[in-house]
Amino acid sequence: MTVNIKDVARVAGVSVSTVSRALGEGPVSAEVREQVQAAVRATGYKPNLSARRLRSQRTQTIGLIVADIRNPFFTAVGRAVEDAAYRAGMRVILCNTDEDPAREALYLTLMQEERVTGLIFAPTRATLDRLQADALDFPMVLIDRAGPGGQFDTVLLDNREASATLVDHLVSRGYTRIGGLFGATSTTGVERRDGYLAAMAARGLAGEARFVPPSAEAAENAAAAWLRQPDRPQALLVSNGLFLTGVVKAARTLGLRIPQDIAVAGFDNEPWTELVEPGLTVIEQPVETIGREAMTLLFQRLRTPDAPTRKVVLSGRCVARGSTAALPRT
Amino acid sequence: MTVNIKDVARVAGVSVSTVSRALGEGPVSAEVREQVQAAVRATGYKPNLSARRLRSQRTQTIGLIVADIRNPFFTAVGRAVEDAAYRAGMRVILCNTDEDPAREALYLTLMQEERVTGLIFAPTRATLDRLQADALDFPMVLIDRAGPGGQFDTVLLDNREASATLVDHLVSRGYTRIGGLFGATSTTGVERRDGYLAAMAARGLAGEARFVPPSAEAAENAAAAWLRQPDRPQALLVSNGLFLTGVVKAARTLGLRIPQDIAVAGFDNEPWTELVEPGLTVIEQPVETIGREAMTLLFQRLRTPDAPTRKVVLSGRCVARGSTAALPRT
DNA sequence: GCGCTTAGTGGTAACGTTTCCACAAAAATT
DNA sequence: AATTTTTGTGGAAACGTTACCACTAAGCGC
Repeated sequence: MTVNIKDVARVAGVSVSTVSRALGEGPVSAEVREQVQAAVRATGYKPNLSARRLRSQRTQTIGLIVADIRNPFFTAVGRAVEDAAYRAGMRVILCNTDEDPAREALYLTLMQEERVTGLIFAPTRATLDRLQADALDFPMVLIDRAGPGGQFDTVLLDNREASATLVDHLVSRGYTRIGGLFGATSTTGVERRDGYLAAMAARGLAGEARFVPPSAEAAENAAAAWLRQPDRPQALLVSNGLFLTGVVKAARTLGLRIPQDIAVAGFDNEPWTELVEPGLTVIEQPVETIGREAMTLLFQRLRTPDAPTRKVVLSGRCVARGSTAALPRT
Repeated sequence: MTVNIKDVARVAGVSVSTVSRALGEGPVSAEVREQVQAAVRATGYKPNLSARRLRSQRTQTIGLIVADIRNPFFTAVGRAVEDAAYRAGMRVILCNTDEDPAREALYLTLMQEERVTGLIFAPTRATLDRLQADALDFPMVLIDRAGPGGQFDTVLLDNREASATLVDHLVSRGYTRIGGLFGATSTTGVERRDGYLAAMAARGLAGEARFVPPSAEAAENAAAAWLRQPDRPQALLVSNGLFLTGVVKAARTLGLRIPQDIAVAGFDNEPWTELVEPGLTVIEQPVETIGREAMTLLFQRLRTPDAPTRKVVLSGRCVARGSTAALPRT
């Protein structure tokens, strides 16, 4: 029923191989190429990508597995990845794991069945440990989260540096009792915690880090509990944009003013962080660059499979706003 | 190199057809089924989806074409669609058009080439007009935007009602000079404009609607220009969540207080709309429902291709906040 | 004018599945 | 006991492409 390459060949008066060549690469006379194009238009032929993929063994598909596309960081990175992919004539299959290792495993086998050309993956720590075991038969680039050794191509933020920048910023504004709220399931959370603790220690300050499950609600609850304590910190360092909404909400609910009662510094420069008074101090991640760079690494890996593994570490930009205004001198 | 169904058959000591049946439906003795499963485990066999799709003529793939996944409305709807799809054993191909009809056309042919099982699409007005012409050979469900007649299955918000609700709300709070800012490229913008104008007229008030290109920046510029006018409106009705950031930013830049100098009411109940003082009054769209319902319509259409077209119109919920606080009586 | 490359074309065998058909054996029905 | 139905299995033909090979005709260097 649906028209195939054979029909086009018949209409154009040439062989199927010639049609195939005319549509793709290969030596075809200008005359025949036009006949074929005319036949394609006349018949309304649309190549069947499943057949093409099966025969050519090239799926032109890249997988993208992230925690949750609703996390603004992944939204932006995902969009950048998709743009780069479509520009290169590739499709993207997007999967949301909600940081659930079982779903990560599920989607990994899906990627195998799809025979993806490559994979861009933001794994949980649990999966990261298990990743070396089951050898994938396509290249993989990790984003946002890094394995221990340089096993895989990776592109991520310099998380320790970024945390340290925030700590330094807070300390320079007079804050000393600074708490930190981090995502429990990612290496990112751990790295940001480490950077935070190291920077605090370097200043001779004691830090307190708390880990929470990766949702705004969990962050809100954790922040509310923390801020209700009589010896609550003066400032909170918040590990991502999702958490930020929860923390600000908790502060509002408790009637705490920012920054007078509680200062806030976090990650991810979402548009709204500028709009919520008095503006939130954040580390801006180069999200487009991360997505684009991940695709670049992937393409390079495909071209030179045996090249040494590369880790692209990008610096965040600190955007200082009112949420970390200087403490009044005592 | 990569193991195929033939290898599994050899290892299991049965024919390929038996393996195929054992893996899918079909009568297979329990004994043989186990042998096959053992062989699958032993060989590490992963079915090749391209081959399966080609042979079975079922791609189990649904297309999702939206303006921009970074628009929080589409982010949420997209996530709901993906969840429903994966639950049903289907994959999703996501495309961002940036409201560009050329890219819409491009992606539509891509969907044809992919032989998608069905399509969920938020088209621009331009494409909507052209849509009936080129018959697609798969069912399509429109989201967020509706065609003129009931040509296609559709799920969207009751936009006129929602706009009217906001107008009523504003009027009841004492506002009379209310402007409206709408997206230029979608029927959604038009419908919300119509609802706004109708509600204004019903109250004996003159409305002024302005259309802007679909980006936060464009909204910011338009709002800034409008609010700089000496006879600026008392309140602004803002057509979507992307625009809201722009409008609030413009107000801040101009030093206008919300709601004293300019009241704001909009669409999309994003977490941050609660946090930006004094809280933004918005229409909350049932985003998960929209995504899920779109998939439901699609599946029903697949089951009964000739059933009459259906249009699911959902009501928004008005969340009143400080940005539309009552005007002091004069 | 002779070999030699090259451009252009057609025939056909894959790619890895599913599905149809045939058939035997077992089970159910008469 | 004879027939019919069901269950389980294998063989082989698709699905719609691309890629390999063979071949002709034309161009080129000498």
